[in-house]
Amino acid sequence: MNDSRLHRLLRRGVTEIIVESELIELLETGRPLRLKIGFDPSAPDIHVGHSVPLRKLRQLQELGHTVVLIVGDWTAQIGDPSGRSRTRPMLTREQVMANAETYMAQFFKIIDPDRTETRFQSDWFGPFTLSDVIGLTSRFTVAQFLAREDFAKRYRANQPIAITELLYPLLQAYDSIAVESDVEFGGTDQKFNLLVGRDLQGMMGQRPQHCFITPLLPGTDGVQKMSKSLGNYIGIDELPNDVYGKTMSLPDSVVAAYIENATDVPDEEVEEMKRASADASADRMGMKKRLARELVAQFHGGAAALDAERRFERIVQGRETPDDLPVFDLPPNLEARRLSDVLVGAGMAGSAAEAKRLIDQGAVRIDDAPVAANIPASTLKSGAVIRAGRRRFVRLRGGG
RNA sequence: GGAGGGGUGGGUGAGUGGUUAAUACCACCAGACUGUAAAUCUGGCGCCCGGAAGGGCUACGUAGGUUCGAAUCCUACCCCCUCCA
Repeated sequence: MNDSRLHRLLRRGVTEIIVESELIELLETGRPLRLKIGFDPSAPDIHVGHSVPLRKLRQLQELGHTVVLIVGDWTAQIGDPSGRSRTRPMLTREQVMANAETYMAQFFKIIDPDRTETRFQSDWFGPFTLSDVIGLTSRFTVAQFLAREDFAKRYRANQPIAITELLYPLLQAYDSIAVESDVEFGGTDQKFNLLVGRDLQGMMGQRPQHCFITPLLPGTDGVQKMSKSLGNYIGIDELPNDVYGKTMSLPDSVVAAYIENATDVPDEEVEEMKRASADASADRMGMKKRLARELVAQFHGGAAALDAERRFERIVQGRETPDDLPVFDLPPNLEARRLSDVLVGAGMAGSAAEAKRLIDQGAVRIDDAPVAANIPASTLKSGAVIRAGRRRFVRLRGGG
């Protein structure tokens, strides 16, 4: 492997590698490595934030290494301690399988299934006994676990830490034993867990895994990390127009980080864009459009990316009416109804009060003409286009 | 086992008898602006009736009670947290 390729592989989209020098040596031996990554089957959607480590896995697969995907059907019951969530209800076998299927359909959009081994935690935790649990827990101390920033913070703030949460890193660590992991992948919030796996392997006579730690991307709010529960994510399974649009709604300040960590835009261009993003006169919108295209292309192909861009330029920038409008059939006895009723019926407003608010705020247009009042529905004509705000459209049909 | 603190709108979190559909912030929606769904500024942000003015209903863990009137007081219950053991 040449130096620039190695550099790209181990630096871009990477926060830290423990231990980097040893991992490089290992890579140079040419031995196929077992690359571990886990997922929690209670939250089966993959977003652009997850794609950062997955893209690294893909790059390593291309060098002949094997991905070991762990389905965390036991840890899912505990809940990820790095989140706010607590112990969760036990998932049934059927739920786990259904979620795993959903997850893998997305996972294999990035990862090569032919170089992937999928393992379920229940394979080894199913037969676990209490003495196995005690044996595992006896290897660590409370103080060691309280060193984890997340736990330490909550402990200081007098916030609860469930005992099962302390078990989470242990189970994850034991997974590394079970699959004989060489390298484990995770975001910066996973550092502690990855290290416990490394330690445990050493204690149990395995070669300690290396930890491949990737950055967490901010979500579409530009502040908090991308996550499904915060609703600030761009899912890799979303429709092209949504991926494009959500990307365009990113604050300009995070665009460079996305391009660096979640796309294959060449390094030189990335450096240039980083410089430009500090410059108010630079073409920031152009940068963001580039990012949006790159993301759509990754998940839906280049043609879809161009389509999404054209649509965005027409509908959002040009404020044109899209041609693929949903159709709404006007209900009978329009004489008794008003525009607000139609907005609710067409799903453009959640309640009559909201519909009236939209009208009052000047957000509603009929055939591009602003509507000043909650006019009677009998004045609405079949074929007319109602627009509410920037993104809600409907074409009327029937009635009269 | 003992002591104390707390449960408010999507989230955080004010509010201790009427002026509170409930401060503030976040999120969200809309408008303006920018040929970005960014940033910024402005407004909105429970539901129903009404063209509007306005009116009504529901809501502060649950169930009762006191009162002309309760998120605010009382009783019981449920749930959560901290500390001591």
